[in-house]
Amino acid sequence: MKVTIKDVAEKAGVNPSTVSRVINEDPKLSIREETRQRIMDVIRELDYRPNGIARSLRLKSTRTLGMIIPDITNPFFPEVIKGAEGAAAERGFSLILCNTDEEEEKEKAYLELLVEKKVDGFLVATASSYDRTVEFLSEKDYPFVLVNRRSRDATGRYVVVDDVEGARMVVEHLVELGHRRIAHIAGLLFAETGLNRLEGYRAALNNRQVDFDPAYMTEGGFREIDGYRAAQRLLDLPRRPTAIFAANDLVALGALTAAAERGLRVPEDISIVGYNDIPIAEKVTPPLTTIRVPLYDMGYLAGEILTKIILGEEVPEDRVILKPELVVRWSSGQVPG
Amino acid sequence: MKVTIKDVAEKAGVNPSTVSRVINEDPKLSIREETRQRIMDVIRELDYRPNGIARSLRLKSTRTLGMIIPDITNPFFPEVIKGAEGAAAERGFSLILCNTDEEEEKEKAYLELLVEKKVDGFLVATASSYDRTVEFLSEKDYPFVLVNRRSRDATGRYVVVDDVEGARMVVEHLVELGHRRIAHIAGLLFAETGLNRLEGYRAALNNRQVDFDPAYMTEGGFREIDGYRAAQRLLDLPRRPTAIFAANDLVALGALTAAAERGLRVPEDISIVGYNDIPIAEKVTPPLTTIRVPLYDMGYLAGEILTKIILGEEVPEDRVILKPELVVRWSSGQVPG
DNA sequence: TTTGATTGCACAATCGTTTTTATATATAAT
DNA sequence: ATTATATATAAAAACGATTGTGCAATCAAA
Repeated sequence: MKVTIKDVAEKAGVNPSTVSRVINEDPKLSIREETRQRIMDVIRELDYRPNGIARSLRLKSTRTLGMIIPDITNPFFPEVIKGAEGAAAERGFSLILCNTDEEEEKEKAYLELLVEKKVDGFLVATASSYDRTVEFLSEKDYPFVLVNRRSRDATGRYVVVDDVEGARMVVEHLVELGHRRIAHIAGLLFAETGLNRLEGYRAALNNRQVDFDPAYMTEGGFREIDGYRAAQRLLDLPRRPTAIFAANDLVALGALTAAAERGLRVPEDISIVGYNDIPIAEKVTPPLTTIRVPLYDMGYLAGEILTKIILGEEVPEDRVILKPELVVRWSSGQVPG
Repeated sequence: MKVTIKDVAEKAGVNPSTVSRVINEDPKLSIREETRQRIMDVIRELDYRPNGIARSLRLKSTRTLGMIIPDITNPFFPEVIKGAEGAAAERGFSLILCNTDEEEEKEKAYLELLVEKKVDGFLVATASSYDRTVEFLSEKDYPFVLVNRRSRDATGRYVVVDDVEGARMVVEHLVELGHRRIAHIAGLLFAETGLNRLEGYRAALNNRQVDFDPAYMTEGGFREIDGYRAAQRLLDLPRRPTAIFAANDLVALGALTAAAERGLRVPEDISIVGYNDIPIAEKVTPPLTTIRVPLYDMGYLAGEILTKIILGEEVPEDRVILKPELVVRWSSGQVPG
């Protein structure tokens, strides 16, 4: 017994088109105040709500954004999502969220789904899948913006944080504390973020005239276990590093565990720093020195840019590089001895 | 230049209806294999994808579920969401997620939105809003299932965990360790979970012949700051409790901070236990003794029930009460002295 | 009183599907 | 050869909105 615009029209004794114009406040509609009231009353009386599907079909616009993220349980993303949602909501858009679990296949499937569902634009926060997604979207000319990553050729729109700058900051902080033997547990080096942090690490060493020692550089991954394993190797080196810069906080946590297993105190015996400032970073013992990235802002800006594009508004900046911030806590200290 | 079913039909030299039937594998369609192939070829050639909106309009079904949650940054929810998404995906449904930030107004707005978007059913994981949501949904006869809560009158479908049992378990665990002065930082008492945990707490005391002391019972909330404030009051009591049962892990974290500020060691000076076993619980120092609830399962079951209802399948159990599990870590210890 | 403009609303086409009903051809049965 | 039955496809009517255009009625100006 769904009530349609026709029912309203009938009961109000007008034509459906008139009801539609009243609802949408068509500026070029001239209508008697009395009729308008009558229509509004009937709408309330019947508790009429327009059918968004029919509306979308006619308007060729769903006022919906599709957002693709790798893993909703990674504490990095919820804040980003909130930001995107906030920006979307401000312009009357809603968000449909797709979790790929880092599986390329799922990503592809979701992409198809979103296309079928006719979302007006895409927010892409996954980085793993060899740019197939980006390729697909540009090819079809669907509006999209990349979140926390760029495309391989750096075309298109994106909102990222300046990872080389962040890495540089935290590593220079270590140098200032007197460290010279600073190791780096790199993330995946085919991910842009991994590469950039490595670059920032090398830049910092270079800036401060500290020699780069390949033995102190180890490729890991972005998970806790990756940090644990890599730290084990590092800590068993004959000339042990006095500080470790981990690719992210999770990796730093793994390193913390490895250090604890060897009876090393942090930061007295060794400093360990992370990246991202996920909520857990300040909870752990010792609280992690890390780099805070503006997660909410990143999501918000991406959402803002995308909705503006869709609405045909001017977008002055569609390639945004956000500045990270150094957060000094307890896990970084003077060089021992 | 979107390609429609009409374009395909034209190019294949058939009627759109035939194309439609081929796509949907209409069983009562008899078609020459040759024609069918021709159509399929054209579909591939034009890279035709059906318009889901038009399809939904016609079919009166969007194959979409709306899920309302209070706070996506609360680590409790992502896992639940994943479960729901998994169940939905298995039956070809997708999920649109709505974050209310615990604001009743936002919840109402999202509800309207989801109705306009014609989702086929609702997953409701918010508890705060005086049942207006549930009322609305039942009144309009929209299919829905409650997640981690029940309606006031316990009608309708739901998937919850046995919170009184969980609370009982963890409190009895404390009693077994010798504690008698066990405080409880309750959650919001107009939320069912808050109420139930309080009930479990009292049941445990009662079972073990420990007197209930109103001074040890304090209403807080579900956030970390609530736990911090409540713990401050509790710890400044003349006869300090030897153990605190917090409404959830976040609250326990706040309590941990308050204890640390007073120089109290956990668990040597005071035991603190949480609820939910969110990922951070095992990372914090000391790792929290807590109650593990099957988050993924909760979401999955809710999603399964809802989609089955929608598809008209039999649902043997639409009121599920899941069993929690005690996880003993380091934050609970022998009573001091 | 006629003309012209403006107001107030209705008509009908359209969006891209699905689905019921109808029609035309081929095959089989009589 | 004729009728009955299957087979293969087409035509047309929804689904529930929006919107350009058109037609009266009202009002102002001449």
